[in-house]
Amino acid sequence: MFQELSEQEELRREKLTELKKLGINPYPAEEFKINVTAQDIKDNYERDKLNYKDITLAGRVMSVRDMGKAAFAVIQDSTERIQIYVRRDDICPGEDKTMYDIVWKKLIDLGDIIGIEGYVFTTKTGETSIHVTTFKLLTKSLKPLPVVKTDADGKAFDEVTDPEFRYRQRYVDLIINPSVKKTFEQRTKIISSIRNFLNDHGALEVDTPVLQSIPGGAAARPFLTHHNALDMPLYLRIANELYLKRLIVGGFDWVYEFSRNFRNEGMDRTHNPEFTVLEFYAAYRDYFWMMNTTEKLLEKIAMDLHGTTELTVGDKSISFAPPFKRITIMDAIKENTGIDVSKMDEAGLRAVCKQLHIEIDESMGKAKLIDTLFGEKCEGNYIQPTFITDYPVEMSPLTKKHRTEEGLVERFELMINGKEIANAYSELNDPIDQRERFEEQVKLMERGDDEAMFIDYDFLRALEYGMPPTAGIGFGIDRLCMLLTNQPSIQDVLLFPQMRPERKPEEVETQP
RNA sequence: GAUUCCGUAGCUCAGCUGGUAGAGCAAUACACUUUUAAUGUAUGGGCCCUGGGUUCGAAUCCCAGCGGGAUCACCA
Repeated sequence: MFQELSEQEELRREKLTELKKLGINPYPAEEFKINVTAQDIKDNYERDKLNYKDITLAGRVMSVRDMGKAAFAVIQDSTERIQIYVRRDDICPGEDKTMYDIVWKKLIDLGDIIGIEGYVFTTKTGETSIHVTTFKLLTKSLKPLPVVKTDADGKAFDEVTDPEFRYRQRYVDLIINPSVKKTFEQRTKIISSIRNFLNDHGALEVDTPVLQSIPGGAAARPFLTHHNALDMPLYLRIANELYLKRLIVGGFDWVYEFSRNFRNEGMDRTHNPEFTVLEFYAAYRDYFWMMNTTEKLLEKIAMDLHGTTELTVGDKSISFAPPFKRITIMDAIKENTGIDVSKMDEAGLRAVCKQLHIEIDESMGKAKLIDTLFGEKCEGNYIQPTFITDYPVEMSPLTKKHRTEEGLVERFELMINGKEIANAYSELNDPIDQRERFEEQVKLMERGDDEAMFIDYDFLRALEYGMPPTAGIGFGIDRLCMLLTNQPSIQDVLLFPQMRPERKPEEVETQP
């Protein structure tokens, strides 16, 4: 393989050779036992100085300040950055100064990973540091790391902000931008918090198929693939809803899954082709119970993550303290436009949309018009967590009809910061009604609605055996993470967001 | 998919109405045994995203690609 090397890359390869000549393996195999982390030292040293006499620690060299016969460097382990102090006469007590003069000063570069032994002390400028007695190269780095310097106030210089660089080489982004790492640690914390909540309440985590022959449970364009042995098309799932409901039929009372879903649609600040949704379904519950449960869950996540329910997102303050506002979609439209559309037919709704300068087209039915009206004029106004309830039946083909309101269903969407975070309903468990709803979807499809759903006959068969009354919900985990970690783009809460390849596929080397 | 902005050294960026490339950091060499955006002196480093075109001459102007961001459309 031909690789064009920069001057600095050539040089590091030469250093590799020099190290080997000195009998130093730049990629040693043996375990390097650490007994402390940088975070631990920073948190506890001042209070408990005695415990930091014989420490071993490993990390990446992030900066070096060479002072001749001594040097300060900063190394970064998985937890933090800490300053180390390397003095020639301590590293090399005898006559042979090779380890300091050659190995440390000439052959160790920024980005190399080293293991150190030493003791903790405080410098005369007051910085907690490690006085190194011996060090060992653990991994030689062959590519120069972008250098970001930070001053005493935490102000960063030459910070790497280029999104393309950061997303394509996330490993570098994680090394040089500590806040990025923190965001992903928070993401994991959010997911554990949810998992703990559900497990503590007796829910069962399950796995259902990602490869499906009928992409059901949502209205979206799927990815298509092919199974060779079966010689049949398969779709990557757009949702797992219908499988989780089959499990409720099977006798589980509360199941959940963090479902990686795939939709073959546009990408932008809030959409990635693969994304994560938490869905859960609880038997013998309804959507009111689900609203109460959602409030408790979000309160817990906020507390676990930030220790408070009062969050700042962008320039807004958002409170996750229950109860959240609850309002029907019709009242929400009335609240935001002053127009009562609850009794209107399709023609009336069309007139209202025109009056409010909302773009509509002929394929839109009554429900779609209401949805559009809400999306255009209301959605963005609900900054504080708000349950929007009782949607028109036509746009909710898997939802139980409202217990009292004709033409509506028992559904809610949770809006936070003007965006939909969760979608939930009392699940439709009447198999005859469900069959009719699917058939309605087919008619919509024929009318030109390309988002209409496929019919899943096996799912209908399951419902015919009897599914208890059930409440279900889907949370957009990526968007929830954006909200709770205050990130404006979905790419900043996905470790490896989808990107076009850097090179054309035919230029990428393939395995023989 | 549409519109728009961007692509120059390892990184962050200058580079004028066209005259063949610059800074800071990083690197290399030397000095310096408690510095902290360490400092001082010297040195090297470029397919200026790619391909066409205009021109005596293109990083610069024009066209077409490729990649990215933002806005819009679709969607969660």
